[in-house]
Amino acid sequence: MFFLSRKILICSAWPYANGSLHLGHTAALLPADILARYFRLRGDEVLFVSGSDCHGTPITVKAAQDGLSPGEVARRYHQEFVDSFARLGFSYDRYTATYDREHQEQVQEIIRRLYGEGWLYPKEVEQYWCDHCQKFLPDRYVEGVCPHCGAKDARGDQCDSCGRLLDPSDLTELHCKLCGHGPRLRSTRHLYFKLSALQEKIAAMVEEKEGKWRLNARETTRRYLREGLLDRAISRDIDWGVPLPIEGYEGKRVYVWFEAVLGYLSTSRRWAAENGRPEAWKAFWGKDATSYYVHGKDNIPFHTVILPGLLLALGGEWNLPDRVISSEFLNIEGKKLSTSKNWAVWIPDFLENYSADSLRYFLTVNSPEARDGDFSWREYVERNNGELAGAWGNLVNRTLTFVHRYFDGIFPQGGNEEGKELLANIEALYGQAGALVEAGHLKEALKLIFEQIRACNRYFDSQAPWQTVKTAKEACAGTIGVCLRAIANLAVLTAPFLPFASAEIVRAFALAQPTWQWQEVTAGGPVAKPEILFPSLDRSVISREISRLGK
RNA sequence: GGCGGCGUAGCUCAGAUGGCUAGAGCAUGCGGUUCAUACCCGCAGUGUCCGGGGUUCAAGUCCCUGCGCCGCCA
Repeated sequence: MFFLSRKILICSAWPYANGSLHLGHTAALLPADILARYFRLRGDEVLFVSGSDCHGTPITVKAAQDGLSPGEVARRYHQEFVDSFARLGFSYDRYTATYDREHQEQVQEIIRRLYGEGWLYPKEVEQYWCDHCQKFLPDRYVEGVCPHCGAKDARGDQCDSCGRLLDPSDLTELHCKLCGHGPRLRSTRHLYFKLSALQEKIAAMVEEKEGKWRLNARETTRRYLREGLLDRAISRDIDWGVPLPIEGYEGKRVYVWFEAVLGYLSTSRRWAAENGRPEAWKAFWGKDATSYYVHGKDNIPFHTVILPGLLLALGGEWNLPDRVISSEFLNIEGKKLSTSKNWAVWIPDFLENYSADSLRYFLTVNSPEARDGDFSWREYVERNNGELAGAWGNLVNRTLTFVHRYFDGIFPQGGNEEGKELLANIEALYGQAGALVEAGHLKEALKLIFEQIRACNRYFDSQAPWQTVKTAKEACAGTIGVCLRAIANLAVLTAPFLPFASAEIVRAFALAQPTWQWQEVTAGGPVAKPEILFPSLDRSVISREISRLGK
C-alpha cells in the first residue's frame, strides 16, 4: 500500500526543576507521548523533544532553602525527571536540560542574531536594588506589608496569605528577603523584544490554524492580540541563567521563558548532530512538517505568541505551531493542586506502588478537554479495577488461559460470521481512532477502542466456548481464533496509550514490529500466556492515599 | 478590578455550525453465566442540561443577566 511518511515534530513543555514531577505535569504532558507513539506506529518520522527548565528565580529560592547551589538543585531534579519520564514510558527522542552548554550557546547565538537585526532594543527601567546584597531583587525577593490584608512578609509578586497578585511598589515597609535590609529603586537597562511589531503576522497565524488548536489556546491568544502585543523584556538581573552575550549587559541573564521555548530548537539540533545528520532537524521545522505543542493552559502564551514571535523574527520558512494541545488543570480530590501544601500526588512516589499504564489510562480517559479535571483515588481505583483490569486485562487473561488449557497454547484455526463482524469493527478502529488521535482527541479515541474491547467480551460470552469445547471443538476453535486476532490488534491499537501492557501482549503473540494497521496473526503457532497485565487494586488504598494528602 | 473559559444523571465525563424522546463509563437495583483478576454479559432506571429573562416553529446548544468554579492580566 502506498504510504507517504510525514515529519511530525512534537514539543512538550519543559517541567521546572525545582521540585518533583506530579500528576499535574503528567496530565499535561502525556498527550505528547501518546501522539509520538501513535505516529511512529503509523510509520511517520517523529521528533519528540523536551527538557528540564533549570534556570530562573524559583530555583535559586529552592537552592537557598536547601543550602545547595542552584546548579545542584537543577541537576538533582533533572536526573529525577529523566527517571520519572522513563518509568512513565515517555518516549522522548531527546530530553535535555537548559543548563546544558549546547543549549546555552545556541540561545546566545540566536540572541546575538536578533540583536544584530534590530529585534532587540535597550530600555531603562527602575528596579529594586539591595545595597547590602549588592544585587537587583526579583519581585519575589522584595517583601513587605500587604496593602490588602496587612500580612507581613508578603512577596512582591503575590501575597501568600490573601493570594492577591502584587507589584513590589504596592507593599509598605519593604525589605530584602535575603538580608532584611530595605531596598531602593535603581535604574537598570534591559533588552526588549519587539513583539508588538509582529502583531499582524501572529494574528494571521491564528486565523491560518483555525480549528486546529484547542479552544482555550485559540481564545487566550486572540485575547492577547485584542489587547495588543507588548514588547517584552528578555533579560533579568539575576545570576542564575544563560548570560546575555551582548556588550554592556554583562551579568544579566536571559529571561527563562524566552530561553526555554528556544530549547525546542536547540534540542532538535542536538538530536540531529548526535545522530550524525546535523541537518536532519530542519525538515521537522519546515513547512512540510506538522508540529504539535503540548502543555498546560498556563503555558499557552509562551507557545502561541512568544515562540512564534521569535521564529518570525528569525526570518525564513519556519513552520509555526500547527496543533496546540493545551490541557486544563487537574484537581486532586476536588481541590486545587498545591505543591506547597502537599496537596499533590508525586510521580516518584506514585510509581512505587502503582503502574504507569493505569495512570496513563486514567489521565487519558478522565480528563476533560475544556475544563479542569479531577483525580480522585476512588475514581482511579474503580477505573483500574473495572475498566482496565476487568474489561481489557480480563479479556486477554480469559482468552489466553483458555488457549493454554484446551489448545495446548497453540493458536487455533477458524472463525465465524459474528466474529467477522467483530474483527471488521476492530479493523475500522485504525482509521477512526487514528483520525481522533491526530486531531488531539485522545480520550475519544481511547473510548472508541474500549467499546470494541467490551464488544469482544460480549462476543466471548455469547459464543460460550467453555461449552462448545466439550460439544463442538471446531466451533470453539473458531471463537478463540477470533478472540486472539481481536486481542492482537487491540494490543496494537492501545499501544500508544498503554505501552507496557501492549508490549507484553505483542511479545506473547510474537508479532514482529507491529504497525498501525491490521495485524494478521498466523494460526498454528504458539501463543505465550503473559502475567496478569493490570493487577486489581484493593479498595483500602483509597482511604490510605487520601489520608496522606496535605501532610 | 479588566478579559477569557467553564457549570449536563449519585460520581467522572461526551454532546462544532440550534431539531434529542439529552448520552457513555462507573456506582445502584434485578437477572444470566462460570472460561477468566468475585471476572464477564443482559435488563432497568434516574436528570427543573447552575438560577432568571429573551430570540426562534424549535435552545443543553444563540443573546442578556445573576450566582459559582478556573485561568490570564493589572
